[in-house]
Amino acid sequence: MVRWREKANKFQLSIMNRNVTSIDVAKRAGVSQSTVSRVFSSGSPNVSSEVRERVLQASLELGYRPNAIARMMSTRQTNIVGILMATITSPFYPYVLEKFLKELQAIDRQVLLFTASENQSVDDLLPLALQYQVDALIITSATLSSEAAAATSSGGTPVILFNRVVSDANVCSVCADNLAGGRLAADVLLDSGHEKLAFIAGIENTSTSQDRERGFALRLHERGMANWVRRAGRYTYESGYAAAQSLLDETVPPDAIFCANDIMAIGAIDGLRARGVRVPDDVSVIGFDDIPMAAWGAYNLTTISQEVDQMIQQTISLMLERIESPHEPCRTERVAGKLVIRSSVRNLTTGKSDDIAG
Amino acid sequence: MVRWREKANKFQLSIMNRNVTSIDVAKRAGVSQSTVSRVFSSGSPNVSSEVRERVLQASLELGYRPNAIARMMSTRQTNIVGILMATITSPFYPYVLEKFLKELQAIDRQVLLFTASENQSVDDLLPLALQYQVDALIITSATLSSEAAAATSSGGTPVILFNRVVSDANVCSVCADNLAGGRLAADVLLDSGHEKLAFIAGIENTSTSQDRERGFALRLHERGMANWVRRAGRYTYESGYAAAQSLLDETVPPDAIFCANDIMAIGAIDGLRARGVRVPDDVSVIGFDDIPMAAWGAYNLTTISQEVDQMIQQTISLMLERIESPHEPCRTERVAGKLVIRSSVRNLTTGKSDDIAG
DNA sequence: TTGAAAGCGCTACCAA
DNA sequence: TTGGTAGCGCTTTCAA
Repeated sequence: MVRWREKANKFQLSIMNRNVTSIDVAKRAGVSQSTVSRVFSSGSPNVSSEVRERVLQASLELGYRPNAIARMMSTRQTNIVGILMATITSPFYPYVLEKFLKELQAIDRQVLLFTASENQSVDDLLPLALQYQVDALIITSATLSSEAAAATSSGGTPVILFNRVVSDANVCSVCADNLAGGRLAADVLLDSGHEKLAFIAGIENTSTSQDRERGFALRLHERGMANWVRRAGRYTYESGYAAAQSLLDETVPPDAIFCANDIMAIGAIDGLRARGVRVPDDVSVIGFDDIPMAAWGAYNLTTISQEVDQMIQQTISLMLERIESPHEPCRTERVAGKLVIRSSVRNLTTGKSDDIAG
Repeated sequence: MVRWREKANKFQLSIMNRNVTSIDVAKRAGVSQSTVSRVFSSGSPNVSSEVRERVLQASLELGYRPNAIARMMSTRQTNIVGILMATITSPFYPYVLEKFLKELQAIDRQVLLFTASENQSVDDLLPLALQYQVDALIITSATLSSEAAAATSSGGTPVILFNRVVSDANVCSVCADNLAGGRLAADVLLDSGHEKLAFIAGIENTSTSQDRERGFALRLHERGMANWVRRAGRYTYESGYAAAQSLLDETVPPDAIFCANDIMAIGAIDGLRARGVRVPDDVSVIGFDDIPMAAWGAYNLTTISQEVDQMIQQTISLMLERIESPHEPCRTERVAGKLVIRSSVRNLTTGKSDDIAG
């Protein structure tokens, strides 16, 4: 008796004990295991309130929580979404990740997160992620070969690319309208009277950088501006810094630089200033993304936003759609960005330019 | 025959099909299901190479991969680590997360990531994470009540706090030596001849900010400096910006500010500059963390680093230890930071100061 | 409204 | 070296 009391007390302490199963609860509550399961199943099915109470009480005493793994096993549904992200540290992505997590948690999906190391391609990570029977896979800041994408999709797990596109009918994607964004940058720079333009690219084989450049180039061509220059960057501060300085060595240095993302634009500004070049008085700089740092007082970067919240919403809808009906034809959704005017492009400033966050 | 070939080809295409089980493979290879399991089990146990070949071939043809959920079910081991992170977007944490992922993936652990929304305390997230039978839980940038921590630990799942401490013998933690860091900041500022010091705190109930302030205050006291001022921030750029400006309204404004993290220090610098105050000529600023942005040309922030890589290594060792022997007594490990000298503190600059932005 | 029993896809033990 | 078989902890029929 005393022994039993001690035991009970001990159990009270442990809010959750991973070794307690529904059978233990059933015994203690004097009901069948099926009944315990019913009490904890989502639809709250037919269980008399008297029995439910007893089961809940027993669960509390024992520190019982249903084993999610076992539940997955019998429902053949994990409610887990895999997210595959290569560079979390690139300032645009932490926000994306946080937002995805919140939205997914809100619809009772958990997130299994994978990241690709340098020596490991995303293609290799795919089979791994798939072994966990994820309901869907969201791939972000990583390039997937179209073969791998197709193979995966045909295996029955929906794959959605975020901010990347791949030319395969079996892979959905949501991304910013990078082509339009590139055109917009060209117009902004030309309209404000710049005459020698430059572009600093991101990693060359990313669709994002390619499309931004293509839109930019196309629009410049349309408006009769042929001689612009380019440099290759790697989406990093340092590469933007170096590329901007190298641009200064042109026979006729540019008077405006369009960077494939904000972080390179910020690097570019610092690179230019380190050489005594004023921004925007001597050289204008425009970025892409509108990360928080773009609003920092030292930069006040004029840029083209990515409407992240909207993009994420659409990604999740698309995902849910494809979980429902995996064999519908795929589509790519493009979300238009907006021009965010701060003060790194001259002759463009709207009113007072202390657009400082805070 | 032709039919068969077609089928085989089709199967070759599907790199992975989630509906194929080991029984299907067994049938096709003409072996028992146990044998298939053996071929895919980690220890590569006794299977003749002839049979192994046949099984592998069949698996390839069918697009088979072992179901990780089922494996967890029978081994009663998930190899999943839960990471609980409140603010991924705070610039220090993306790097932490990426590093954790890489290290954990390297030892064949997957990561289930949870984030706490504003309306959701970490304590509420705990039972959820635990349902997934994670091998361990790493809690970062979030404050856990000691009751919840204790309850969880006693439930059998090791909990390790990263960069937070809680006064409970059942919870391990790894964090920077914030006390020593605070002292160091005091010494640096005093040694370089500053006379009116200020501190901008982070979120008040975080051990991180408390310890940094305590170390700072203690050291100032030891060196006979009593009249320093403080402001409360929220670890954000905006709060640093505002706090610094408010500090300017003191009857005797400070000539040096110690900020509880880098992002507030950067905000502070911009806030000061926006008021025409020069850094470091008029006011010196020192931060804590050494995030990448601290090295950006516009700020060149002198700061105290957190040795993240080392902290993560230790967290993982500690975790592995506790997975092995969950009932060993807990400990808190503190990792000393280093002074990183750039040019936001005067009379301290080593080498050339290319602090340009104004 | 409740209970019994058959799986979910794997691992691991025991026999052969 | 292989195959048979008993679980892992749950959900979900089907009967009572």
